[in-house]
Amino acid sequence: MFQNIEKQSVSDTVFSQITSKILEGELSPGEKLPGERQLCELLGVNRSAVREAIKRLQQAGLVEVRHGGASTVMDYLDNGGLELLPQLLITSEGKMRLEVARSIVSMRQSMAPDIAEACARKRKQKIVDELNSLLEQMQQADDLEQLQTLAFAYWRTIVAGSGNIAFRLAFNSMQKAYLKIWSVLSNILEPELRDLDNLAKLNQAIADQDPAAAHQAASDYLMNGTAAMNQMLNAYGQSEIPS
Amino acid sequence: MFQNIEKQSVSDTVFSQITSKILEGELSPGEKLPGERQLCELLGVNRSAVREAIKRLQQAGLVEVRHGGASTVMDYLDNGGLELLPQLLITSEGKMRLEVARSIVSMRQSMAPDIAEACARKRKQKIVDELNSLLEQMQQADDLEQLQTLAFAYWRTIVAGSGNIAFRLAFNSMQKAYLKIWSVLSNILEPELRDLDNLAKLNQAIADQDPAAAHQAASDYLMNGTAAMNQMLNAYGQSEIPS
DNA sequence: TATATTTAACTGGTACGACCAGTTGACCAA
DNA sequence: TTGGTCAACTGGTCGTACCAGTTAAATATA
Repeated sequence: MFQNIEKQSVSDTVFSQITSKILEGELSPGEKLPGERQLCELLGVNRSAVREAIKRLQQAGLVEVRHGGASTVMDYLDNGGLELLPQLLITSEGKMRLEVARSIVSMRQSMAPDIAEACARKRKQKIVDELNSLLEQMQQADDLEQLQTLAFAYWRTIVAGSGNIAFRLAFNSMQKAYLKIWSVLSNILEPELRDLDNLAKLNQAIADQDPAAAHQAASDYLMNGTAAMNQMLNAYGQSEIPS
Repeated sequence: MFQNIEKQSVSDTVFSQITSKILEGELSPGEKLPGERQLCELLGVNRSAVREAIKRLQQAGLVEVRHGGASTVMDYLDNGGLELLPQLLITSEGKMRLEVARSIVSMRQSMAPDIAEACARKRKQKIVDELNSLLEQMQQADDLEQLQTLAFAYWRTIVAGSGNIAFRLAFNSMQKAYLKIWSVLSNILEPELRDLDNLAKLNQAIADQDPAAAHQAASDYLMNGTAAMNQMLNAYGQSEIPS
């Protein structure tokens, strides 16, 4: 009902403003950033705030900063990490970039079956129990968004059960992107969210410690959403839609 | 011959120190961080440096900071993004964490074939030419590390050719991790790096716009390294090795 | 003239110190 | 019990001074 109010500190604002300029091409790779003192004036803030923002830009692989020299914009396509996904998915005007969404869906379709397979191979009892519990809750859920919440918890459990830290971190990065288009997403993914049959198969495969079956079930399950997403993306062409 | 000297600013040091404490469990999720002013004293640095570091910790999903309240450590397994990989791969003592290495290898084996498949489906002429050029250079390379450098450039090209931004960013994150164990890696991956036959098949598949063949060739190629890595990991058990 | 060398004017990095702005909990009405 | 007040935290912002590398123009030197 009530949503948490997002407070943004000054340095956060500076960070997201410069980030947007870079991701949207207003600042091109190789271009030099204005000096810190100059940025202070331009933005009307203190240098500390600017520095905090620039440190973060550096960490995100968006700029290179050299002591004594000017900071230069880097090519995020070659240097940015997966954590850029959320900001890349939503433009500064709040629209969703369709090609980014398609990329995410495609990546998820690629990774999830292998994750499920690994989870089945390990077959930890605790995971099996959790998955059964979650599936049961999903079967009783009526609200679509509630179902989506449970679905995320479900996959988080599977990823954890895979014992693969890299998959787990990638999952976190991707979820942060998903969160930005949460409500749009629940509608698009409805066919997937309603397909509890394949989820049941997946549970069974994991319980049976049958990696191949888990792979297949996961793939089948996700294909619902992948197809729905691609269909919508094609309908909208290459444009953007409000999120 | 000579390596670039890593200069670390004070705030960088603070950042990596706290990061290590969190990733190595010395600071547990839920635990409260000392206040900023207190940290200044403990570390003997200025508050600005501490603040820059904390902002980065926040961005990395390692701590949660609330205006007016104390900052608390978060569970990086649930909140950290893929960009944590490099720091997670190497302990503060400079050892390589084997389970992390295994995770990375496993993730790469999972994603690469699909990336190659997508690249073949798109089949951009520019990419085909670049891949052929790189393969040629690899065939003439004698030095193993040089071969590895070329191999990375090769895969970077394929990832770019897939047109999938999410894969591309994930690749960047993973490469940052690889760079930390570069020399160890070239030895372990030698069987893979020498297997230029499968790479030639992959080139052909992409040139022929044959996604399935590309998938297969990529999978076969990487299996060399995956097998070698797993074999080594099993030999070393669950321990750590110097990087 | 061509090439080192010096120097001054940048750039980012660090340090204090003051004050603003939320949070917490103890205390005190109503 | 409820709600308000207040003091003492916490993080957030600011301004200034100075340290430390970089750059390029001015200058000395061959």
